Amino acid sequence: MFEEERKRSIVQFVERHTRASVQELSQDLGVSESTVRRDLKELEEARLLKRTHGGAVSLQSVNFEAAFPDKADRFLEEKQRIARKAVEMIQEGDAILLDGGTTTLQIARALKTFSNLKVITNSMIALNELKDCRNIEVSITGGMLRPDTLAFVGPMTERSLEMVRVDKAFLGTNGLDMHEGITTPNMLEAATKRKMIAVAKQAILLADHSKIGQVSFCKVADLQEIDHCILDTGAPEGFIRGLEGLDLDYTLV
Amino acid sequence: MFEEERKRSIVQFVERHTRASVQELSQDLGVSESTVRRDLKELEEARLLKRTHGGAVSLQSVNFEAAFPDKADRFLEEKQRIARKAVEMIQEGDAILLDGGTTTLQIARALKTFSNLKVITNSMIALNELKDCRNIEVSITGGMLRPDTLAFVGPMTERSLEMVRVDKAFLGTNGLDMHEGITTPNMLEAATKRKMIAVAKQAILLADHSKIGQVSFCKVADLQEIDHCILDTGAPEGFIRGLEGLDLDYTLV
DNA sequence: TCATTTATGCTCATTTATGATTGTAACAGC
DNA sequence: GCTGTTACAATCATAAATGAGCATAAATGA
Repeated sequence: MFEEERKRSIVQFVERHTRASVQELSQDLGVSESTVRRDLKELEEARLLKRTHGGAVSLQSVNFEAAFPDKADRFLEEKQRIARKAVEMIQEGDAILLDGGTTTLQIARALKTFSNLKVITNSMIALNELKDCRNIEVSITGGMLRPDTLAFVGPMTERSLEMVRVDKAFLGTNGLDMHEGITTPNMLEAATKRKMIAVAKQAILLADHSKIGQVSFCKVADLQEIDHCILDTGAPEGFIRGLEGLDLDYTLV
Repeated sequence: MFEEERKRSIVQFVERHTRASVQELSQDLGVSESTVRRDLKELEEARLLKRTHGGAVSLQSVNFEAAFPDKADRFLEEKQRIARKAVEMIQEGDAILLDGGTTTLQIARALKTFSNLKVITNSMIALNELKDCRNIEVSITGGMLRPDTLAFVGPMTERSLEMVRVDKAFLGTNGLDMHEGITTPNMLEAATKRKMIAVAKQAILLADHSKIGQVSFCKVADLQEIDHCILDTGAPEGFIRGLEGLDLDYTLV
């Protein structure tokens, strides 16, 4: 690739993503960081972008961030611990499925360190988080957008899921009960989660302790259908004993 | 081969491939690298291409999407006029399909006034624009994310599109030529566009005048397959006459 | 036919692009 | 505010690309 082409690519990348890090560009273009810095310097002089520490940003920053206020997120600490554990279970080269929700979002954030990964998600927020990672092949399920969760659901989602098989599916939930199993308030979302469990070799459920004992409108699946559970240490004793009674694999973090 | 012929070949080669290395040209034309360099120097002086270390690149390379950062702004006026016209064609209650690209993005921005609309798109940017409109039912096609255009393409996209039938599909393009038809630089994207044309009762092509006469790598469709064209008034006379010759419906704005 | 011009190829000194290294500056977490 | 980490600019080394000069061969014209 010629210098000229490379510079165009950089500008293009910055325009499309509104930002780019030196590392990212270096890896992406297969040149050293020195070269990227030199290019950025010249491109800034040509007023084609604006440099910042660590990279560059577009001049006409059309920042489209999926506003998801972290502060409003209750039990963030627990969710991050759960997500970290979940990431440990992922191996280089895996194909994984990410459900919507704030817990799985924490996983998406932690995936950037992988260099070879296929990720499929129905969450617009997870997607937004992953869209800049060139080393991750990001796919999305089709479907109707649920504006309140910013996840895609519906028949198109299910049909899309039928096309794939993944190594691990990471699922969130609204309710988790020993007798009623996994439940969510929305019919379509429940169907989507069911399909996710079906297409994954391993279905991994993530839930902070606030979900335990809750029962919501729509049943997704029984606990037995799940291959592994990641819970935080706030989970009630009785529930843990119940899991052991079901012989269900679980991790506490 | 005469010098003149050779120079023309070089320009042609560069135009076609958007780039060429000195080595490549030397071997291809059976002349020494010195000669190629001499030619390139003169061709650059004649402003027929741009030299770079190791070779040369095309001045207005179609295959480099958004080669210049201000491309998004470049024909913004025209694009907005085109989009306004497109929106006029939409009726309350319609199901519409929005392709990726900056022109269709302008449509998305203008859709917020409708109160009953189904929109399907494969563009993450259009999606982002529409996600807050509660009165519009927004769906997305599944598929792999193309990081540089932020559009979804691939088999999952096509499969998703097979599930729907829409009243109108609004398509952008990179190249629009009387003989070569509609062309784009990416194979997968071309396939997606083709499918879009197939599932729409009415396929409407949007193109500002900079696209006319351009031919890109992958053919999407012939002009005859389109039901309506919206162009800006900068479109060349000859092209317009050509459209009339094909009996193709068009609007100039 | 022979002298002259022109195009081309070859050689080599020079320039350019690039990556690595290193000391310094900026940032982030505590 | 302190400290460790990360990013930075400056510098150097190297390999590739370049252009100038010269040699050769073909084309041109007297």
